[in-house]
Amino acid sequence: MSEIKKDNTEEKILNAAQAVFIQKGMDGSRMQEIADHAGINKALVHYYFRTKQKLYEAIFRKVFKQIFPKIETFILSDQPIEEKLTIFIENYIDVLLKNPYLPTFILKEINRDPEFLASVLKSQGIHPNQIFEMFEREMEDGKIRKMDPRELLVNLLSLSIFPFAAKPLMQLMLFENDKKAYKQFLQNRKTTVQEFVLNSILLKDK
Amino acid sequence: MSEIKKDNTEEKILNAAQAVFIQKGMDGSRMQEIADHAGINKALVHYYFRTKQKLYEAIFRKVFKQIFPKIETFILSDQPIEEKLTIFIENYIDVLLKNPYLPTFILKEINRDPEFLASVLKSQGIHPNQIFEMFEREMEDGKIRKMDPRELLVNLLSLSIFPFAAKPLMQLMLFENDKKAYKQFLQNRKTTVQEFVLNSILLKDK
DNA sequence: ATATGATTTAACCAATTGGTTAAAAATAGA
DNA sequence: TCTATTTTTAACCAATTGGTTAAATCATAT
Repeated sequence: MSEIKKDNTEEKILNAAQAVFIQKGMDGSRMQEIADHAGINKALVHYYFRTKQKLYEAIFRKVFKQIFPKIETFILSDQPIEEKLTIFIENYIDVLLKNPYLPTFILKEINRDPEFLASVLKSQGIHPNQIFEMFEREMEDGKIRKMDPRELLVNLLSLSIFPFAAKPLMQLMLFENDKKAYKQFLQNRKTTVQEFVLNSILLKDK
Repeated sequence: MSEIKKDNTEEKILNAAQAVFIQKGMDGSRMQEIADHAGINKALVHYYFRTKQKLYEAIFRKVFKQIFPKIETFILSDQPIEEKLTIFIENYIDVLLKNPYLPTFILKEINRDPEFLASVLKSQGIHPNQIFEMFEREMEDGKIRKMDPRELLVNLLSLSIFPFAAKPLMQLMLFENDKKAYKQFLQNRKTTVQEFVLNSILLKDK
């Protein structure tokens, strides 16, 4: 039964590596710590993934996928723009509520090695163009205010992601380090961000 | 002239340390690299700052100050809210244009050691309350839409900071890695963010 | 000038760390 | 059961790295 056992340890390593890398980043993580976290010998980690770099890359790809929720469905639907944005924001914030360390990890590591990021983006097939075209259609239909669609996307991402990335700072500055209060705040943003954006871009039909 | 020489090397070390730490973070930086960058012997770095941790803390405090522009002036002025927000956003984006690595560094390190952040915040005397009170006054005067003032501050920070923190990703996804184009994009945001926010929160007087 | 104290350097050290290796243990096939 | 293969481990290694030390250089004051 080599298959089952193999999958099992490989998975244990991946889980442990994700936990450690996400918290401490590539530089701050130790192979020994990953092994300990997986409850195995350090040499086993090398046996399965050869080098720290290779293991890290596997984790980065795995984690990176999670931060791009199924955007396609939200663009291709023929719901009104209000609904689309609602879905986008809620989807995003929900993903981050479940994986609050994702933004920090991604931001940290895209700066550490941007070239590697490029290869991941390429292999992942990210097409923001679809989103831009959708935005532009809505603008031409007079549904939303005219603006650079890239601005709109960046604004949506900023408003959704930043509060997670800056969590320790915001929690401390705005909520006296009350963890629950800040989590509730993030929850609420599913609606407040939506309102904030819609109020800004929606054109009332005359 | 021991004083002059001392100040000189100490400053050289601080500058070198800032450059290195900001790019590579605490874990990714090497004392040797800092010494090389300053053009001195590694032992000198220890002679002036004893440990890496102490040097890092000095840099963190120094850098942290820069990311909090003189907020006081912008709150205490009696200009209309439109002007205040304009000043806030322009001020912020200008600071970041000059120090584009700041956001990444801060976000990285506040997650690495949140307790240290707490001590820095305390010693720095950050009072978001002043800002909140100003926002609340504007709401009660019917100038801007009523909302949780913390939401508004977080939104402003998100929109201003995130595009810098996520620069490699955004530059790659939205501008085919065209550095100048992205810089221009960030420049433009001094006005587009302002419009975006004002459109959202400003109440037209009837 | 030279004694004194501060600054700077080269050489060194101990601990950490990514990675290897050889042998042991587990597994599967005959 | 016996053999071959895969999985796991303990021990080890070389390189890196933060930090120390003792000697050298420099500046200053007497």
